[in-house]
Amino acid sequence: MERDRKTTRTKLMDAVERIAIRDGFEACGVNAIAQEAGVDKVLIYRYFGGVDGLVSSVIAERAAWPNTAALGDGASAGSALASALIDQARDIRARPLAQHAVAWEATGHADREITRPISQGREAQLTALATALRARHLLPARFDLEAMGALVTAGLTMLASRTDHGVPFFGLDVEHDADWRRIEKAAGTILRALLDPSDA
Amino acid sequence: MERDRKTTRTKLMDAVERIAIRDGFEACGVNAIAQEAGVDKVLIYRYFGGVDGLVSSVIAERAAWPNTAALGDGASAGSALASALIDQARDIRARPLAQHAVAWEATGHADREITRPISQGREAQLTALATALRARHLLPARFDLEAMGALVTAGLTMLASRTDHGVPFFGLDVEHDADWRRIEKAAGTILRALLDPSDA
DNA sequence: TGATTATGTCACTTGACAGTGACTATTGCT
DNA sequence: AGCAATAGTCACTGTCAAGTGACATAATCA
Repeated sequence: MERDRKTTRTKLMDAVERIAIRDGFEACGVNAIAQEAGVDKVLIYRYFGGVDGLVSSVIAERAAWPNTAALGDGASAGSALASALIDQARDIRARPLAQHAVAWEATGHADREITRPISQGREAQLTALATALRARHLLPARFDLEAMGALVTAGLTMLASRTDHGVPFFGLDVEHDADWRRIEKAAGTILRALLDPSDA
Repeated sequence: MERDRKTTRTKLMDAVERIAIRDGFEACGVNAIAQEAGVDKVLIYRYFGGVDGLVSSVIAERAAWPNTAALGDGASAGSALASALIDQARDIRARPLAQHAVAWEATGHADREITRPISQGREAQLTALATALRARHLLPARFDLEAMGALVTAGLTMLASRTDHGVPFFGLDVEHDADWRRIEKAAGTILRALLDPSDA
């Protein structure tokens, strides 16, 4: 048995990840984590100051909001924004840990401090997107980018975080790629229809 | 102190409601509920068979998915669907308990049996809406009603359940009526733009 | 080699928790 | 009044939880 702080830290973070994916972040207690990691719980206190610190690290390092570059340039405003938002959602959908983190943040029962990488990352990413979009494209008058972006992003992320959920939403089971593609397509249609000059 | 089964049942359900609103449904344990209700915990077992039964009753009777009649007739397909979906979301937004229930269902960590009134109500309502819409209106070809409806509904409900959440979403704080109205408007714009013949 | 520090183990306290059995008091009916 | 069913109280068990102090073992460096 190797004695290495780094290895132990990783074991603990891996354990949190597994538990969070399996049972949710609410289920991450000291004892459960220690057992899952095969490590003494006192090390959680020593290396992370407690469960909060550990979970915090896991979220910050492994479940932060996707940072998918920026706007795809060249295309129209609608398709640029669409592809950016879809990329984010696709990234969340692909990472179970991120799904759980997003859902957890959404409940509002998580410690704000701990889920900050989620909410703050989301805000940073979206406002950056908005700025870039406004810099490169002339948006239609009376188009409420924030409201529209919030609605589409909320829809996409809520649905993305329902992967492996087992309960359908309007008959769609986002677990299936085919159904998810329909959602992506709907988002694209919406943004292009409202953002791109229809009389082009 | 009055001895009445009905009164006690109500006290218990009220207690669950208060705890769920304050700390979430995950925080509803026998002891917490009994203390909050000012009632002995054994009565939870007697009258509801346990916490699950109690919480189940609360969700079924007080937090089910909104059953807001049906399509407003007369108007166009887009505005009919929009007003129906917005009514649902508005109803959720107005009832803190429903917000928490919806968010809880979305995490996927709740017992499926218990949150069934949410998911099943949602499915029933949405499919009824779809049927009614298709019966009364001719939808545009290649318009994916399910995907579009799922996306908009998911967005609306996720945002609606963020009331009293304290963390903004794309800069919008849905707690403020003004911001919420922008969301509603965005949903309406989307559905009308894609569902109503633009060349009318 | 010996001393120091880092790493990991163990045992324990304290409290919260779910659940149950035995009891008392009240109500309602005859 | 007397009896049975209902409503509510109390005390208790065993389990799991967080957190801590004392100890043992390995690595590092003088």
